[in-house]
Amino acid sequence: MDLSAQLIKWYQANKRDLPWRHTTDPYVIWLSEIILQQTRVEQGLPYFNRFLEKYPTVSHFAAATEDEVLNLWQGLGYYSRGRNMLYTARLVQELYRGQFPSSYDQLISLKGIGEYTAAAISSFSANEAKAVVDGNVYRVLARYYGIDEPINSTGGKKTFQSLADGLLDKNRPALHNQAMMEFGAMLCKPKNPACGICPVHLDCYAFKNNATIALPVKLKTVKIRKRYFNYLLIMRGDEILMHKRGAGDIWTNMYQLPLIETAGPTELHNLMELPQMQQFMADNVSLSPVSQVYKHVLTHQHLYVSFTKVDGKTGGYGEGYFFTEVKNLKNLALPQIIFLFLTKFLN
DNA sequence: AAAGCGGGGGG
DNA sequence: CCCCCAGCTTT
Repeated sequence: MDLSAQLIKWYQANKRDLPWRHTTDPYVIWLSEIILQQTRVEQGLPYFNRFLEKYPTVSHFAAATEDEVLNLWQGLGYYSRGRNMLYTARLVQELYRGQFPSSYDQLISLKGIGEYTAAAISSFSANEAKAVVDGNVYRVLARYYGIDEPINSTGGKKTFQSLADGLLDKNRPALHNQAMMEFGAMLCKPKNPACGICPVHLDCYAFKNNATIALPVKLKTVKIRKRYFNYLLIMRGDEILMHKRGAGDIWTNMYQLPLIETAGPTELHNLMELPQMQQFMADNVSLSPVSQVYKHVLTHQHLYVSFTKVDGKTGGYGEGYFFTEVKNLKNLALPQIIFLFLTKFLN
């Protein structure tokens, strides 16, 4: 039995029962695949259920607003996925009259769908013979065949895709792809892989050479930038001043409190002296810290975030600023750090 | 080819 | 603390 057949056999006996495995509707598969990009199944599952309930078809999705989609996406991260989904849903509604495509060539041209996702949707929904290569597949193949070429190098990606293509069971591509990924996720895990119960460990390079820890190889680069976010809490009765972020930075088009970003940590008395404060402060000012400094960790940035209560002006805050009732906050897409603070502070 | 983009979980 | 997660887009 070749590797594919062995893993399929393992999969059929050990697979998890996941909702998107009960459908061949390319729209539903698409929904699940985008949500699961760089996201664990357990984390994405509740979002999948909520999105499917609210948008049962791509036509429903296409009719949504960006605020609505981002609000539903809140907390999941990589928010461009949500914005791209709306763009794609509207395109599919127009171009394909609401019939979500299932062929690799059509899928790969859509925004938010790359090689992995096009292969996944086309194989799962139409049994097209395209091999998926995700983080799980990289790991399984690197270990089994002992490949130390970096998985995130250009050459490495080609090497692993070619290998996966050759391995694909063309008679049952959907089953093959599911098996490869499930095996990587459940058994051939990044840390502490379960080699003891692995059906293919006797043929596995990494097992035989005690190299599971060293494989796969990944070039690491990530440089982390420190940023200092001083958020202002400005209330007017039961209303709160909010600001809609623009493009070109994190959290595109999401809602936050008025923000003054500084080059370093800023004490209260220094914050008061900043020229940007004139945009927000009343004449008789009073500032009071209402939180400690939170460290909010993103992949490429560490945010040091503080919240300060300010007696605001009566108006004239500028473009993008608006007062909204506190009870309306649940309808705004908030970055997690803002959501957590407001939830804590307002209750 | 490299950088940018969230948030959470596990060791 | 580190790494990884059903990756993609932009530069």
